[in-house]
Amino acid sequence: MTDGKEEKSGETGDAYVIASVDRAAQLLIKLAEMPGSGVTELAEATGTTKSLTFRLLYTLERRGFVRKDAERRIYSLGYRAMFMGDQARRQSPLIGTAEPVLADLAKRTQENALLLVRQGQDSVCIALRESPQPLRIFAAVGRLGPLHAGGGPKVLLAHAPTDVRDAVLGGPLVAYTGKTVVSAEELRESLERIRQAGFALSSGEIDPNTFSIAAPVRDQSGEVIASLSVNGPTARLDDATQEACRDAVLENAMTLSRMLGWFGEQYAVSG
Amino acid sequence: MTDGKEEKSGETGDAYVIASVDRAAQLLIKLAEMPGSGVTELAEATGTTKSLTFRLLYTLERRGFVRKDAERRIYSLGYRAMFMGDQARRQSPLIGTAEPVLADLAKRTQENALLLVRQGQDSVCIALRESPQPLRIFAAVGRLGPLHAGGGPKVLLAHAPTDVRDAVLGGPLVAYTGKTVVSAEELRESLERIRQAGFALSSGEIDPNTFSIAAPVRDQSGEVIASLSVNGPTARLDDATQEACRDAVLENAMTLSRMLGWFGEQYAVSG
DNA sequence: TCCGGTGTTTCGACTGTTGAAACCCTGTTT
DNA sequence: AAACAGGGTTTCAACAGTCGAAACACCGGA
Repeated sequence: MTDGKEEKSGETGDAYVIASVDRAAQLLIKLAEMPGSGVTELAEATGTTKSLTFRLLYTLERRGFVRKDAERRIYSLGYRAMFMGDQARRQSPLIGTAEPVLADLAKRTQENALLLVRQGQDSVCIALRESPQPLRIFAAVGRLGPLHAGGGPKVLLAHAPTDVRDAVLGGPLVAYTGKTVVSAEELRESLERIRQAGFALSSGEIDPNTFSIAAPVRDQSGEVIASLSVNGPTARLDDATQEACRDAVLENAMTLSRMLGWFGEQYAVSG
Repeated sequence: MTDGKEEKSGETGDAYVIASVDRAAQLLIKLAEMPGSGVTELAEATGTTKSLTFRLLYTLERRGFVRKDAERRIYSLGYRAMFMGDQARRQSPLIGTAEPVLADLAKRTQENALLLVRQGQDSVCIALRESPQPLRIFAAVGRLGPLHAGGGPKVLLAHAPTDVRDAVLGGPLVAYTGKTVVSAEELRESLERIRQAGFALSSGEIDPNTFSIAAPVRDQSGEVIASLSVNGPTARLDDATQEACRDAVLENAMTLSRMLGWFGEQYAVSG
């Protein structure tokens, strides 16, 4: 998970954040990216001192979150991290049920199928089935992205709580390409259209040669908890494909929502 | 580090531990145990205050380690915990390769097959295949246990670095049953025999009606990194079974060590 | 409307945390 | 052999950050 943003290093920003804990979290994230590092290396990577890194690692090791190699010079994630991951997966009904849906979607469309959720003001890919074709968009589970550009992200933003939407629309809208919508007003209208239509089609907003078609996934309460999408190279996006992808995404998103206990109408408008 | 299990609430014990980080780690562990809890409940469970728990959760949520329910009253593990788990698993060659070995061992012996590693002064089960029989010992991945009692744990202790062995032998040896070895001298001799024999048989040391047969697993450097064991009810432990289990454990432990790149002799004595 | 319970916020005292620098150890170079 | 280089570990005292207590806000039920 090469990151997309998260660093924001020391920036506490919001109150209530306990700096030491935040640093420990960052260290854990860095360690996941670069296993087999030593104290010095990790200290440099996180921009802190050796002593602090050493003490953080020491603390985390005692709880089993990190593991010291026998040679005692190298760290990697520990077994506790592993169990936590298992527990987290078991605690989330979403991922388990989504797996077959993603598989079907990827098979039908021959493109990458992704499941995205919102995490604060970012989107994050929590499950993924890659296209069987050799030319495909690189995607990775755990990768963070924006909320204001791309089909999947925009579906999430369209159905996010108003305070989140306002925060994103109020903040700076990064232009990844010439086609990225950077006007708050224009974006707001786009989100409204997405809510009306029940799906989003975005082309070249994040990468000039990439498209994405996405639809919302709802839980039993009707809340939009994820977006299901396909993405691929625009070169393959002729009219027939577009239609086929749209139908496949809509149907699979509906199937997934049904599995999660939602019994509402297909194009219900919310948020 | 007198503690035996993870809880030990606030007890920092050793220097170098950063208390806030340690508390965050404990909170995460508790949250994994009882997902869907609120601030107050978690505060009580971890023996801290509401304010602290709230701030810890707030910090961890910002990094995606925990997730707040939409209703904003309930917490569970977040997606970051999930990816960390995946990464941790990928970073450990042990678990992946052990899976088929455990399956074969469970099938051959018809008993629980376990893979244990040492974590500080505890043993922890990192993978497991349950017995197909209805009467079987309860076991769970992630569960911590002692090092001085039981077959798997004693194999780990027998091959642990001397400082660990001395610390455990020097500390209090909890008597789980009348058969638990609580004399340091006796235990030291037992460990020596285990190293000589290349396997451990323990009966009724942790639970009066449970036996366990275990053998060491080595990596390419020849270091003992885990113990492979079967456990079951003593009622099923007749002479024939014992022999069959011992052979199965030894052979499978050898197979696993080979898979991990070890090319030494079977009964090599180390540590 | 009041009540019991939860989650959130404020506040100042004080303690735990921090960076710097010294120290130690192991492997490599001279 | 001795000096060196590069990591990991330990110490220390200052002070920033954390903590508990208590007040506040919010919600649903009686």
